[in-house]
Amino acid sequence: MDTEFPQEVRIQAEQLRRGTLGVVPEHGLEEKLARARRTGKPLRIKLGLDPTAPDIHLGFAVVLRKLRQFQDLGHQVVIIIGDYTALIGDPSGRSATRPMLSPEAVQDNARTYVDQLARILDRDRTEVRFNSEWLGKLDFAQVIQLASRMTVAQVLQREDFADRYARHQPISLHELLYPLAQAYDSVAIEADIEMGGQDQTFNILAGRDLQREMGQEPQAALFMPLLVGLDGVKKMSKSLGNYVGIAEPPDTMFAKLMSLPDALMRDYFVLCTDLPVPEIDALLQQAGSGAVNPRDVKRRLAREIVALYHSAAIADRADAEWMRVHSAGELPSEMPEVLLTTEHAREGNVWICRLLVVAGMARGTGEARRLIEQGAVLLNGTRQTDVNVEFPLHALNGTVLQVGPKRYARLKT
RNA sequence: GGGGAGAUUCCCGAGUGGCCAAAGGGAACAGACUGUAAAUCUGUCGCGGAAUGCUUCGCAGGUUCGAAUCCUGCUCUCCCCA
Repeated sequence: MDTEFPQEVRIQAEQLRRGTLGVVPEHGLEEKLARARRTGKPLRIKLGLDPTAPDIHLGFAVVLRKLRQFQDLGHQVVIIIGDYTALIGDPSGRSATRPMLSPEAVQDNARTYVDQLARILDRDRTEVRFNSEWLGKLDFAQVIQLASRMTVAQVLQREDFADRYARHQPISLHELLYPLAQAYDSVAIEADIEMGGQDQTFNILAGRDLQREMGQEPQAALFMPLLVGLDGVKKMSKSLGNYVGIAEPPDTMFAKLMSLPDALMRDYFVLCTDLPVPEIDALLQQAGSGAVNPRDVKRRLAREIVALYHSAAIADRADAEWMRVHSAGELPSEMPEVLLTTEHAREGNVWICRLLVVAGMARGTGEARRLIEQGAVLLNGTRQTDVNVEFPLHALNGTVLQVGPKRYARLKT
């Protein structure tokens, strides 16, 4: 079967398959690559973006990195900013209706997106389109025409709709149009391959159907797994707070990655680094057998990732800093400064609970009080146990406030 | 259009006149342990310079010494029938 395709194509397809969940149809990748090679026409790889949350994190980078691979093979990436579909709000992966966005917010987010995309993609091989360009031109009759090509039963097959329906949660009628709109995007840009997370399965397959209906060669679908977030349970997302942003400072990235559950190391290695798979498996094997401290394998992982978005030298520095702080128990070399003024003092003294609130370590003095009672608060390394202590304002200058295992601040007066 | 069910603190979910700032679980936070992983144990988890204090149980009124719980109207959701 494989021998139908030239060796070069088979090798490329093999590389592109790394980390993917699968391709529809099975040999779609090979077919498209072979055709591009034959005709000399680069493939058009589609990725649709929902301009709601413009922060790119490692989970999203998984898909972008895959696109970059295509670009490095000479293909064209078409990013679709779903400014029009954002009026609907993609129901994918949601258990609740999404709020609609204002046009201004969509524009803002789109701009931010494009800037960040440049960190991973090759600008020369990236085309950015807004789907209002074609969706906005459809009139009601055309929408009806399109909608007639899909049945309610098909749409309700979608896991998130089915789930919400089963749980008696509301589904607005307009949400049902979302897959149709996204499918039409594929027709509009004549996509050869559409990339997406597994939560996009239905939408992407709908694109194939619609393309076929409209006389185009159906796109192949390439599915990427959703990267599990730092909590080890849910998909990485900004709103869940379990993410690592690709633009975050190296020390933050490193520390976040070190808190990753062991079980996720392989996924992160495969999806977020360029390390060859056999090498990854060798590392994990060593960690598993006890030959190497798993912590050090995780450090390797963190270094690889930080190096991708910063540099190898910066990654090494972040590693050293992390070891210094977490292994040797020393203070971080940099910590946020908190300025205390007479405003925070009473008769020249600062109440310790007030201090925590000013430093942003507690939401209110009630919470501060609890943290102290639980022994979480250290001032210059000394555990504070008295909820009522006050310190003279000037005496606090230069002291280090630590709350819990990872929050530090240097006080200034 | 008709009939029925429901809206509780971040989430799920108990609570049907006082013992309710509201059970239980999850998440989160903190402590112990550790490789700042996982697992486990413990504690906290509306606000609060803490008080027999204040503000919460979809929204607005009302009954009552007293309401998350009863009544009226409103908003929203789900189910069944058409």
